[in-house]
Amino acid sequence: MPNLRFLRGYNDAVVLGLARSGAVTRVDLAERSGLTPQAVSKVVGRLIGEGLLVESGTRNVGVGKPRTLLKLVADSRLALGAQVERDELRVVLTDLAGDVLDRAVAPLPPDFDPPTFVAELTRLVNGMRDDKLLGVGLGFVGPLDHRTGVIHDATGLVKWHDVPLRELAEDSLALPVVLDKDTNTAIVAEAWRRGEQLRDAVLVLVGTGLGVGLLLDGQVYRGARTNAGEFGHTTIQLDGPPCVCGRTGCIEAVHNLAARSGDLAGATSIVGLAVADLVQLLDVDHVVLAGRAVLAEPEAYLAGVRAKLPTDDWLPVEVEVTPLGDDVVAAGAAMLVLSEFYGRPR
Amino acid sequence: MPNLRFLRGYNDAVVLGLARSGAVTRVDLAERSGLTPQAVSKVVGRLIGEGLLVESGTRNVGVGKPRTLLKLVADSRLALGAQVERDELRVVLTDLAGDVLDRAVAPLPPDFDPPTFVAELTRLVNGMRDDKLLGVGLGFVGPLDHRTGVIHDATGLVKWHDVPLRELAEDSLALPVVLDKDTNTAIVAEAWRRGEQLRDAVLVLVGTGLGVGLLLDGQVYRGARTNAGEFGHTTIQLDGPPCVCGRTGCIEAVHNLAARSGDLAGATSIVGLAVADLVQLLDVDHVVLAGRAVLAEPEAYLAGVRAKLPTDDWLPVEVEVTPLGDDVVAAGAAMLVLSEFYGRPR
DNA sequence: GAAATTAAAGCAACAGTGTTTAGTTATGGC
DNA sequence: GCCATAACTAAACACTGTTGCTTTAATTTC
Repeated sequence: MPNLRFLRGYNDAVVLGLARSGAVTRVDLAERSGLTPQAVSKVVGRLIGEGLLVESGTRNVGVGKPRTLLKLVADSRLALGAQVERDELRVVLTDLAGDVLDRAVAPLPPDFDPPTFVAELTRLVNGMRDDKLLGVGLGFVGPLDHRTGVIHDATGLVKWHDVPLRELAEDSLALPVVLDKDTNTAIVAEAWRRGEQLRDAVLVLVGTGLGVGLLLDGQVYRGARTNAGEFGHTTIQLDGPPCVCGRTGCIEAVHNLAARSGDLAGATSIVGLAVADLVQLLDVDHVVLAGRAVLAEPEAYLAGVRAKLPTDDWLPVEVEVTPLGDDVVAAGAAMLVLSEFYGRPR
Repeated sequence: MPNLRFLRGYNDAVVLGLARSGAVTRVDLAERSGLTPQAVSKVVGRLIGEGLLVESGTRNVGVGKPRTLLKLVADSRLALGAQVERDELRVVLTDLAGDVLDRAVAPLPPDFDPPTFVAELTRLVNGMRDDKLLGVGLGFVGPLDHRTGVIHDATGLVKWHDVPLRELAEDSLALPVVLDKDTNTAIVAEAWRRGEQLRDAVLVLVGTGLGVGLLLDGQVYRGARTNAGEFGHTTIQLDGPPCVCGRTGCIEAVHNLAARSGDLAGATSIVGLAVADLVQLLDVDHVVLAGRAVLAEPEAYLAGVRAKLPTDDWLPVEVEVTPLGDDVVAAGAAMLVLSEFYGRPR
């Protein structure tokens, strides 16, 4: 696969990624990308030609010709992303910068089947069509196969076994479609928006279940079969309370038991302990919290997690609640589309 | 960084990696690498020129000109690797195929200091010098920094704080030196030897401590600060037995308690449970067991782990004990050197 | 057993990457 | 107003993998 086209795509993506984090100059880009100034000029020329960047004034840094500022043309490309939950479908429109421009939410009937879902998705998408649209991303509950776009056996949805959802959606929408686990699209959202700052991070999604999205060495890690991130069923209490999964003492079971009995401190403390273990295992330096439970009590979860993290000053870990709120999963699905077109090729 | 040199290095490494797994033909290489036959011819030509490959006969596959077999010249390049433990230094010589050609073991005095260690290392290395030697790899207990080559604060070694070991060793040995955590060198050994077969794997090292080496998407994952793989201090039993780390109910504490009281089944079952959780979290399809405890009772640990793994037939996980035995860490350190020269650039 | 067919591998010309070299342009300082 | 400085770029370049065609060596066919 690695050939000249790959190389160009890669460097274009590097430069575009740096430009995404704000106004930059060619000199900045050269320093931060490791490319020579001449190479940067060529890449920038290409990107300007495609309408992805524009020159926007100059910045003076002492004697000599001032540096030309470059700005991302955020609205030059758009993407749609959808989050699919048991009872609700959320569709979000984002621009190239990863900012949410529009959203639509619709209820889904109990135990909806694939045709019903595709029809509803098509309805919402048609309400947000745009010439600049690159495609549609879908953030679904797993297990599913990201590469083939097949839902394997969605947890909690009885009518979803081995459904080739990407194909079905592409046929109905006449747009490129990508499918991924909700936790993965959520971490994509954070990674796309924060760029180079975020290389090793976990996104913890606390809802009815407990999943994580993993960003490792700057890449979303999906595992051998798109099944990575099943965090909720890690044992944290030998002989603990029974879990829906059939085992006992899973993080999810212990957490939900505390949460349902109104013990918020206990619930956040369990999540904190589990996240601290995860941070220790993976040595990530960023933790992002998301999901309905977290957004209902953001301060409590933040405190619960921070309290348990190691305090070594050479291993600082930054913890935050996702700034995208309820939109993370859907917005991340849209950014997954953007990254297919303008992210680093793999 | 990505430029033409990178591209060449990458494709050379891909081809060399495929050739490492046995005799191949140019046609095989083209199919399995995705490169065009012409590109493969050029790459193979380069590698033959460097003495890394040789043609070795032909294989007939029907009509037409027979395919030319290509073989790795395993002994064209060599590397040394060392494993450093509290009481012992082990140095191993490996060839390009990752096979162990020679080894030397020497005791280390209690609480040895860096100069003592470097002197002993130099003595053993000098006994195994060779013109084809590319460098020396060191597998050490963490925490340490792989990139700078500095031992941060080796667990159990009181005289090792912020020691620039790579520099010290390079000065003394006059050879390139790389430093990494023992768990990381161990997984490098498995990855180098099994090539493309192994993309997502964990190596579990069970000794006095319990660490894991992570191979994710075909790359060794070290974390933001070379500290990934601290698996032993994951909580598995809320309010469990106290651990040396100051917390309670760590996998390591529970395991060691069982092991010391002679409860082998209990010990292996805890490791099995913990590994199953890890497999679920990371969706790896290979688990390799290693370390003194495992090698003392290989069948028991294999059974203990296999018993706890999920049985879904679409998520098969292969479990095995490392075929390299006590040499894994040292041999992996040597292969880390090989991969610096002939592995995929990052 | 000679000619035709098939498939591997190599040669030569090529398109396109980032790099090197040598300018050109725009600013601040004197 | 001139000069030094720094940003930027045009042209030539080295080297990548690709394309199109030829050579080589085997099997198949008549």
